[in-house]
Amino acid sequence: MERIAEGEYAVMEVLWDEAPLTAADVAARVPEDKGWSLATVKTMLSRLLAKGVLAHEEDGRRYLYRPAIRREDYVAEESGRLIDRMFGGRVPALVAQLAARDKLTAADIAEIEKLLKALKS
Amino acid sequence: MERIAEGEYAVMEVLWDEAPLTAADVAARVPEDKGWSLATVKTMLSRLLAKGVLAHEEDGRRYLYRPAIRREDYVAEESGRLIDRMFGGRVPALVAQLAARDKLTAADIAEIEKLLKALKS
DNA sequence: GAGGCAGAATTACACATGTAATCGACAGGG
DNA sequence: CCCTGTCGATTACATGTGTAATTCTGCCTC
Repeated sequence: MERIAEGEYAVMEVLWDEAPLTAADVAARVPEDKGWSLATVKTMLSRLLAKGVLAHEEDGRRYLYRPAIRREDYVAEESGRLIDRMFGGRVPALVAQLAARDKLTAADIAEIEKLLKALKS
Repeated sequence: MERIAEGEYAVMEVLWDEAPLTAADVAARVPEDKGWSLATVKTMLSRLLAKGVLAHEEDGRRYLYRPAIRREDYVAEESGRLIDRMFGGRVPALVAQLAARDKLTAADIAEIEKLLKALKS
């Protein structure tokens, strides 16, 4: 699967949330703080199409865009990549790191424990 | 903290593992499968110096390179960034994703549970 | 002391990415 | 029917990255 750049990812997020959408609709839904012009969003859409991670159907003179890959798949690949690179593929090393940095709230811990318990049954 | 590109990261890994080293030493220790020439490694070292994530001291006519940032700090930042982007900052969402993808072995689960239990005391 | 080798510094170049502007086609309003 | 706004497509341009080659400079060897 092609890599998706960070900026492009924001566009994918929009379409994973709601699809199909026109370019203008996507632009309207991209987070404000990006401050992108419509032209910029269109460029991203083209590049994502070229990468094969978006598909489009014609709707008269416009395109309707929709994701061609599943969010879960992409997220799985990216997080796997990070875990491989930074933690030697060892998930517990990641968790230990998060713990050491106080990134885990009591609620997080409880939730994760519940998840793991469910896994074992 | 400056971003470190993926290729550059491999160089940092070498120096986090052992420092200080000369450029040639670093090149010799970079994973084979990168297939980088000495020149390439030197370019990366320069860029990492410019980014301020490496430091160097002179050793006669050569440089000895050493990390200027801690591995834990960088890894924490990068994993935090990924968790924010892909999981809305929610660690349990990441764990759930890993679980759903069968990325957790029984040993992993046991280890993580032990970690979490220790956290609560 | 001249030539070559070893280091760093400088330069190179293609592709990716962020961020658009511009172009060409066409549809709808007046 | 022509103008204008709207589309996608094409082009632009700076910066980052991968991947070096080339240059400059001094030390070592013969």
